[in-house]
Amino acid sequence: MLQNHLQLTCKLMSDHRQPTPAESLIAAQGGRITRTRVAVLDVLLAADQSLTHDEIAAALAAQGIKHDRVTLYRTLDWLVDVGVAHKMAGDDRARRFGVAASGPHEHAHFHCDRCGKVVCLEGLQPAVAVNLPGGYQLDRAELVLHGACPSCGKDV
Amino acid sequence: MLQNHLQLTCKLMSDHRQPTPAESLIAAQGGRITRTRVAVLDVLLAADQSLTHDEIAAALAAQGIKHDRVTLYRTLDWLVDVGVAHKMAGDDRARRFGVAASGPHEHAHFHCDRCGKVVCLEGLQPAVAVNLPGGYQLDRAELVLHGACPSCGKDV
DNA sequence: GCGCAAATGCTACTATGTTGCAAAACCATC
DNA sequence: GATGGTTTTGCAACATAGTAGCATTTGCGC
Repeated sequence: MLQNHLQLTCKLMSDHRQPTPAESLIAAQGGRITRTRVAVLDVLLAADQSLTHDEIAAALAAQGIKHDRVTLYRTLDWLVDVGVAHKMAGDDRARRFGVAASGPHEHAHFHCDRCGKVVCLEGLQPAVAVNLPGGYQLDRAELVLHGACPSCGKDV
Repeated sequence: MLQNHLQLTCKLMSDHRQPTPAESLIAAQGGRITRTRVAVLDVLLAADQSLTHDEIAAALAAQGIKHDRVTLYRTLDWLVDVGVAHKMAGDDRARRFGVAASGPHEHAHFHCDRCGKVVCLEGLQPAVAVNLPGGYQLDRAELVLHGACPSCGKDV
């Protein structure tokens, strides 16, 4: 993986350009630098909220990047697998994706019930050292806050 | 709604039988007492975990109750609308339904990552009086704990 | 029982996600 | 730069979850 990184750096230097954050992230996971992966990661990194598969596809299309629906699904799954992105189920049946925070992705999400947006609240760690009934083994906790986001709340 | 309840009681007395909890619950919401609603509610009341649409359909079929897939969807939606049941999105794309706890349904769920079961943890209220960024209006909090349930955890 | 509104059942449709396989792209090596 | 093996992509077909419209049935107030 370090080797990959070095080789990427090498290749890029011969191209006379710097690796983008997205490219570095992908190389660090031992994955190949492909058009789709870089573009998807760029979109996710630029977004301040979780995006559905559909929204990402629209963003790619807007950039003129040709891609297949299936490829996007597989790219997103790969990003989740290697831990770069995280996947979460919303109230609608569409899954949403976002770049994972550093460390174990135990952070809270805020779901706006009016516009449907989902944003990550990084500095918000739920204190779940609660009284879990006997026998249950806790791996991780997921906290979803529902309400109105700033842009929706001000219109009320 | 009180009138509804009285009329139901009246009707049932003439039938020489008591209203079941499910029938009372439905009547209390001003809804008609139908085969499907009573059966669905019975299933939900008897279950100690959230059920998918599919599982409920199987339970109804096991009781020999004929029903349409669409009817079940609409029945479940109605139960959620009137506040008797609650709906939650799992990691798979299937929604799960359960009877709502008394009071505002602010209770935690436990999701077993091995068998996929979802159980309600009634006495578990997350302390979410946390530092929400400015502008956000909090309506309700949803806490989902992930890990292994007693029956899965003991096999490890 | 009678009539009306609510609920059901049917068909068809949309949206989301998956599988298998051949073609193309990536990149390590020469 | 060309080459070759492996990964990734694109395509087509399929699978699952949920929705819409409308005619028929059913609960229930009278």
